[in-house]
Amino acid sequence: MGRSPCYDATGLKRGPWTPEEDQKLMAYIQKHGHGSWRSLPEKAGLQRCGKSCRLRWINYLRPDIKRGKFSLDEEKTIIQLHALLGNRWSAIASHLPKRTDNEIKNYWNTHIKKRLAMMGIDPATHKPVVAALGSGNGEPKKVTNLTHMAQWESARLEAEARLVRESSKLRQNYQQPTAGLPCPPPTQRVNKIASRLGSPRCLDILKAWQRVQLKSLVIENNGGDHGGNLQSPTSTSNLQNIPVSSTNCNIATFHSIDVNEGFTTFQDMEFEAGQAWSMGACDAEDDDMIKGFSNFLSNNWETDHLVQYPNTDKDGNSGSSDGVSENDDENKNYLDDVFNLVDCGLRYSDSTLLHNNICMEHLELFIRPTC
DNA sequence: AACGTTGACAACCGCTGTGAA
DNA sequence: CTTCACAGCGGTTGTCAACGT
Repeated sequence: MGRSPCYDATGLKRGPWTPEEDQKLMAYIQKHGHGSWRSLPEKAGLQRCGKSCRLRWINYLRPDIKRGKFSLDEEKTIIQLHALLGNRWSAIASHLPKRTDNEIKNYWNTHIKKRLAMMGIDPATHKPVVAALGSGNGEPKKVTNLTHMAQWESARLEAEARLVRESSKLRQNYQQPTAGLPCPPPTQRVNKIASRLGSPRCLDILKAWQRVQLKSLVIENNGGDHGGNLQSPTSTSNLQNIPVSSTNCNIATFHSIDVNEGFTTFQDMEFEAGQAWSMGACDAEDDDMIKGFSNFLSNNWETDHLVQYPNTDKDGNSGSSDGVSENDDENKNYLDDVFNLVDCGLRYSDSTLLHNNICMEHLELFIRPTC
C-alpha cells in the first residue's frame, strides 16, 4: 500500500505545465525561495501538489539548467559514468554541470542505450554481447579480444568505483576543516587521516595526492630505458611519449615521480604486479604512504593493462624496434576491431592514439590522484 | 486525409533516507 | 526509540509531435 497520489484529495491539476503556471512558480521562487514545497503551491497560487512544483522547478525551470542536445563530451561522460556507477542518475548528473538527473536518464534510455545495444554492447554491463558477434565460424579472435577488453575494462571500473566510494567517504569524514581555521597543509592532513584509518592506507595515498601535480613520470619496462616524459597525465598531446612494450613487463619502475607542495619525490620505485615492491629512494617518513600505494597497485594492477600495446614514437606511429611487431599488429587490429564496434561518436584519429589513451587511463587510475 | 506507430521527453509514482519533534 | 514530514531518487507512464502506411 503506497501513499495516495497527491492530486487525489483536492483535485489538483496534473499533466503538462502551462506557461502561466511556469511563470507563477518562477516568480514565487525567485521572490521567496521555495521553502516548504508542500505549502508552496497555495502560496504561489498554483493548483498543483508540492511535489509536482518541485519536479518542475528542479528539472525544467531552474535557471542554472542547460537544455538541448548533449555534446559528444557529455555523452562520453555519461557512458563512462554509467559504466562506473550504474543507474545512479543523480550521481552521474553531479558530474555533468547544468544537466539534471532526469534529463540524463531520459537521454540514456532513448539514445545511448539503444545505440549501445545496436553496437552489440550490453548497456547494463557495458560488455560486448559475445553471442551477438557471430559464433561458430565467425571471428573467434575478435570475440576473444573483446572479452579481454571487457574484463580489462571491468577491472578498471571496479577499481575506479572503489576509489570513488572511498574518496567520497574520506571527503565526508575528514575534510571538514574547523570554521575560521586555515586548512592544514596536505601532508599534515594526510598523516592525520592515515593515523585514524589504519591499514590499508592505499586510498589515503591517493587522497593525499589530490592536490598534487604529477610533474614527470617515466615508466620503464624491466630496466630497459625507453625514455620520455609525461608533462600532464590528461594531455593528449603528450600521449605519444608513453614508453610501453609488449615484452615481459612484470615489473614497472617509476623514475622521479616528482610532486610538489612539499611532498616527497619518489625515485626509482619498482612495482611488481601482484607481488613485491621496492624503491630506490624516498623519505623515510613517507613509508606508510608508499606501502599503501604499492599495495594498491599490487591489488589492482594487471600487467596487461600497461604493457600490451606497441611502442610509439613522438608522432604517434607504431614502433618496431623491440621486436614486438607481431604483437603490435595483433593489438592494433584488436583495437581497431573494438574501435569499429564501439562507435559511439568518440572518434580518435587512429587506433594508435586510442591505445595510448587506454594506457593513459590506467596511468591516471593507478598513478594519478583522482582530483 | 485518416489512422497507427514510434520516439522523445516531461511528469508522475512509490520507495528510501534523513532529520526534527 | 518512534513517528512523521519532507526531499531525493529511480523506474515508469503519459503526452505529443513526427513519421509511415
